[in-house]
Order: sequence, then structure tokens, then C-alpha cells
Amino acid sequence: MGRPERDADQLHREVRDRLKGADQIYTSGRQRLIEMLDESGRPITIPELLAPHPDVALSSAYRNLAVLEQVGVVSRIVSGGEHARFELAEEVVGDHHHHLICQSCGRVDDFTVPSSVERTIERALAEAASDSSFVAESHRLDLVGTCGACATATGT
Amino acid sequence: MGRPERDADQLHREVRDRLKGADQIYTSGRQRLIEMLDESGRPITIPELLAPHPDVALSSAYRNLAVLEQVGVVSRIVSGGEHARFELAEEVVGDHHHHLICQSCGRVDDFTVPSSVERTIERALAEAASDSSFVAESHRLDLVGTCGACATATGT
DNA sequence: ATTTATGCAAATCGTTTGCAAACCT
DNA sequence: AGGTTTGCAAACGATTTGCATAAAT
Repeated sequence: MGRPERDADQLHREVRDRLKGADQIYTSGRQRLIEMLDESGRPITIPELLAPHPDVALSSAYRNLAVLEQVGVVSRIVSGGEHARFELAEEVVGDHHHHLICQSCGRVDDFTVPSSVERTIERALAEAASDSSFVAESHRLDLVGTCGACATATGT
Repeated sequence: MGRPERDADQLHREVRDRLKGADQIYTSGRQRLIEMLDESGRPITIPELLAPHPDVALSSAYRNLAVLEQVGVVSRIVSGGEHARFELAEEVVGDHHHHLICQSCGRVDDFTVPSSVERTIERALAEAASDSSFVAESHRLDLVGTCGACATATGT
């Protein structure tokens, strides 16, 4: 059920600082969004995000998530479904992870690979990109398949 | 300028067969789309695709690309830009590749990594996914950065 | 002839934006 | 007060769809 208190406090501090750095205010609405994202623990869509909080305006959610994305505390991931998904940015959470994308229900979960593999991938990518004039900044590695719930509902 | 003739012929045969298998017809409109995609050699948006062919109806392009995607000869990739992008499916072209995504202009190019690395990645992913009840089917590995043209325009 | 694909125009739906009221300092 | 954020409603834009026509078998 969420993460320890001090993590949350630190998270909020970090977000506030980032916003301040961009001359933006950490309003209560934004705070709520950050908390919802933190509780979710995986990339979720805005409808999912707002369902338990009917008083949060849709437009404010979009606007604030855009702001939070610009200051680098939230990242938007697209993955093909009808809604974009949002999660706390890697920089803020302090981990580098990838995504399990369920092609049946659209659910997205985070996962990590051993850092040795991560390094292997990075090296290979750097080399592959060096062929072209492309300047790589980051990579994105997703697994596409069927999540547990959908596999049970279908296969078994 | 495109690929050798016999490849194209084989491509068309393959597409026709796949469509036939789904009780669909390989109409001239669909043939044109396949040719355009083949010539492009990288994932392109529908506007890009149709720009040189103003007589092709937008709705037909969308409809036909959806059909072609369903029978597995075209794949749609999303990557965050405003338009989805389409390319000939790996199954049809016969290679497994990844994408270089320019975050400045949205351009997407294909690239491949050595098969040894590909295997490493696959192994690591299989293991990582085995923790959860997720059933992986394929993976997606993209490099995000700046393409040559945009790098020149900005940095140099 | 009958079935399927096409093109146009209208509808859809996620997301964005204009504007006036509410908020914070 | 002065500047910002919020909420509502309207606008936007990519994609989809209804329907009548054209094409293919």
C-alpha cells in the first residue's frame, strides 16, 4: 500500500524544487496527482487516475501532467492504446526500468533487467547508432505480450 | 531507389496470399500502399505517405492500412508523435529490427543490432518476465535521440 | 448480380485551449 | 492588487465510420 512516508516526503520535496526551478508552483492539485501516480506504481491513464477522484478536473489533470512532464518529474508513455499513460519519471524515482505491455488489455507494468544486461544493451545500441549520424540520448525497451490476468482469462 | 524487382514481386505475392487467407482482396489501392511503404524503407506517417499521391483518399489509406495490419503485412508504430507510422511488417520483410526515434522532428529509422546481442536481450527479457505472470510475445527496443539532420540544424 | 472496396462528409474521442472565477502571496 | 492555476465549455486534430457509388468476380 504505497511506499514509506519518508520516500513520499522526499518525493514531494524533489517535485517542489523542480517546479520552483521552472517558476512553477507545487499546488495542491499537482500534489494530488503526484500522490496518485506514486500510489499507482505503474504507468496509468488519466481516466484510471481520476476514477477514484471525480472532483479533479480532466483539463487540470492534462495541464498539470504536461507541466510535470516538462519539469521532468513525470513521463508520458504512449504504447499504442487509446490513452497515454503517465508515471513518475525515472530521474525522480531513481531507477531505470522497462515496460511490460499487455496487448490484450493495454495494461503496462514496470520491470528491470540486470544492470549487466543493461550495459550490454547500451553498448550495442551505441555502436549500432554510430553507423548513422544519429545522436542517441536514451533507449526504450518494452516487452509486448499478455499480462497474467488476460492470460488466465483466455488461455489456462 | 527502391529494391530489386523480384523482391517486389515476391512481396506482392506474399501480401496477396495473406489477404486471400483472410478473405480479402489485393486491390490496386492496397497494392499502391504496399509499394509506397516498400519505397519509403522506414516507418512513415499517412500524410507523408499520401503527399506524393494526392489522389489516394485519406480514409482509404487508413482503412487499408488497418486491413493490412490485421493480416500481418504492415505494422503500425506509435512512438509519441501526432501521427502513427506504418511500415512493412518484419514477418514480410524478413528481418528483425529496431527504431531510431528523433525526438526533435519525429523521424523514425530502422536499425539492427548484432544477433548475439539480440539473443542476450531476449534471454534477459525472458528471465525478467518470468518473475511475473506475464507471457512475452515480442520485444521492442528503440533508441531515442536526435537524427542527423536535426543535430546539424541545432548543434554542429 | 452480388459482394466488397472506395470516397466523401460527418462523427468520434483523446487531448488542448480560451476565458472568467478562485487562489496564493 | 498581481500573477497563476483551476474548471467549464468549446475547439482541435488524428482517426473512424455511414452511406451511396464504383469495382471486381
